[in-house]
Amino acid sequence: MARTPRAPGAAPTIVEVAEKAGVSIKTVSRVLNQEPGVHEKTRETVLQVVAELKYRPKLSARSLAGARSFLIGLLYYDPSAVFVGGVQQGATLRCREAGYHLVVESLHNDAPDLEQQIERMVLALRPDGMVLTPPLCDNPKVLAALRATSTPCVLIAPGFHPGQGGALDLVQADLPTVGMDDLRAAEEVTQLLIGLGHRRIAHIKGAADQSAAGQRYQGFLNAMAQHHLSVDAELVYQGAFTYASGVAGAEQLLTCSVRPTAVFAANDDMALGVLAVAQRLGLSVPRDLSIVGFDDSQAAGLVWPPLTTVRQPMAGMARAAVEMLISPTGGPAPHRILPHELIVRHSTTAPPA
Amino acid sequence: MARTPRAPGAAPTIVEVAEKAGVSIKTVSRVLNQEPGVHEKTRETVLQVVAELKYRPKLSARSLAGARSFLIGLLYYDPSAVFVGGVQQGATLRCREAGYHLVVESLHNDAPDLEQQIERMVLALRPDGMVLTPPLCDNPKVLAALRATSTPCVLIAPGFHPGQGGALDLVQADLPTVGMDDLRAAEEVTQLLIGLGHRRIAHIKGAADQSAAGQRYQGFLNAMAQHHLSVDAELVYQGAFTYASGVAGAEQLLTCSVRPTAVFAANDDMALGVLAVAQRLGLSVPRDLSIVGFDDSQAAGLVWPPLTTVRQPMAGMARAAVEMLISPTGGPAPHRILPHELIVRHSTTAPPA
DNA sequence: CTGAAAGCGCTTACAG
DNA sequence: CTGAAAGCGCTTACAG
Repeated sequence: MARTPRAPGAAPTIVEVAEKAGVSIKTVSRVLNQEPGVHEKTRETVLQVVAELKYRPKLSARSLAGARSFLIGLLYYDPSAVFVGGVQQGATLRCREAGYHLVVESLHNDAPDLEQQIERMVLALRPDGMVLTPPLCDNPKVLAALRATSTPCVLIAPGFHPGQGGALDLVQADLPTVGMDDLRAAEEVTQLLIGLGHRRIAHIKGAADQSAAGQRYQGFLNAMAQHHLSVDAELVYQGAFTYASGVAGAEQLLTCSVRPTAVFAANDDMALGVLAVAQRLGLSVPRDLSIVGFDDSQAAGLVWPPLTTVRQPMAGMARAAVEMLISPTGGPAPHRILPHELIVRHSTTAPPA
Repeated sequence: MARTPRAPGAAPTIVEVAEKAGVSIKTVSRVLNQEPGVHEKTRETVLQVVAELKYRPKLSARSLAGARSFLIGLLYYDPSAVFVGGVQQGATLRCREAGYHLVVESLHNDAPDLEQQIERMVLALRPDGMVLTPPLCDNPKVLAALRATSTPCVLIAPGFHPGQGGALDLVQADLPTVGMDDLRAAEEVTQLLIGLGHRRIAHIKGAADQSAAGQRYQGFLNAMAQHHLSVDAELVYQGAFTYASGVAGAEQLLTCSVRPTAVFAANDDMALGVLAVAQRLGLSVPRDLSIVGFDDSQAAGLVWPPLTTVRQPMAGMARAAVEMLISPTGGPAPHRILPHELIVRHSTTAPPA
């Protein structure tokens, strides 16, 4: 007499696979986990039964018995953030390939019980790793809470870079990161404008407390210096990465004594603000004013004229981050820089004669 | 002699809590699960030890032993879709409140192995429910695969409504849904234009295979009919919910014999296309042409002029969907309609005299 | 190359 | 109101 058959509708277990294949459950486990030391023929038999039964090991059982949960956590703050979509796309794809799953949590960067929220999530889920996006990856509270539970983390595009000094170094120091070369990209963007013939180029800086803003500004300065172009102080505006700050910046920059012929905003949201003000002032973009942004947000391609900008490799960064968590390399925390892409659209042209 | 203490860094278990509180693990379990029949004093003691130890039950153990996994799955297709952000926001918040967690999976609507991907996810995770967003919630393959595993589902803003007939009825029939009143909202939007004095109003329809498109068109027709306004056939364009189709529609509508004074596009992406064409043609929006969209996408507020549109209660819909999965009501599948919001911005005004 | 036993940390079904 | 036992479905650590 066979063992008690499972209830109709219930999924098969490893025991059922083992019985049908005529092996022990340990052997089934070996095959499924690709452990060495299984006879080829045995392996095939098991695999065939697995396919027949459509057997998939139950995550909760694997997780409880073993050392891995096959869960990766993704923490983010601003749901409208440009890159959450891309990051999630890359992360879920890599997870799926590796048999992992992505658990997302939307956190408020200023929540008073932020640490507790993270603690709960980690203790309940025991994820094998966490992917952090800005601004959470620059939040000392978040990093400290994660460190306390000794959960492996990877920071995506952190605003601060390790070794830069400051309080964050304490919690961020030895964490792996994935990012892009903001400085280089900003240089390229500026060179594009210079190449088109622009000399009087304005810059709207990003939030002062994020190093990406500083890097982009520095890239702008570098390119200008390389071409022996002066950067008039009245042509630099301190923005905040928001649409509103782009509007405010444009209102000041476009009404100053000698109007710039081009504006490089440190991100697309601010560039859209510039575009709005230019249109309100009756300026034709790009004929009277060239505008470039940074991020390649969805809106950047949906406005008229579509924005010249820089595409951050968001899906790629997320993929790399998940990879680091799934297959840690050992040794010092890696810091990967992924290539970016200049997206030249219609918001840039030669300056008016 | 006390029991073997746990390794340093290891999280406490229910056994440790039980010992410290001087009760059995079953009692701790009762307290944690808010089961009735625990002496108030006992409950307090347990709760205090739980707090002291920062104990959180491990999900994999609960899931393996019990009937629930405390996992809700969110399936979506287009990562750039307007509402994924809002939906995820609402879903993660409601999950957190209830001690659940959200696992997301980005699926390709046309993937050949779509069913297998879903099967794997479900068998591995055993989520207590799935939240489906368009267009996946209108994909018969997706619904059939989920039905085969008897996973509870809630459809968010399905393009097709149950009982409408067609092949989808077979798989969608008894599934709960959360949505908004597209017809009503479209009526309101059209009435807004009529109220401003517009008579010659064009409409760009959404993708023909999504009922939301049909509903919005019908709402447009209703409002026009109520005010005894004719709808010229050359003022209706069959779009596809894409920016490109908005551009194509505008190119036709804005160059026809007698130009409309207003365009109602069935979503924001298309409305942005209309705006782009209008600006290219040298039309001033809204002075020469009023434009309204639908969705309140992020870009809608970031262009100039910012778009008048309809805000779908996306976070609210997701919250309600999760709620339905966590606390099913029994009885027939509920169909909830959530209130929308008219967002009047600067892309609409009275028609030119 | 293969397997029997123990155990992960909870909940379920009983019993008192 | 409370608890002892069994068991969920896997992996780990051994043994052969």
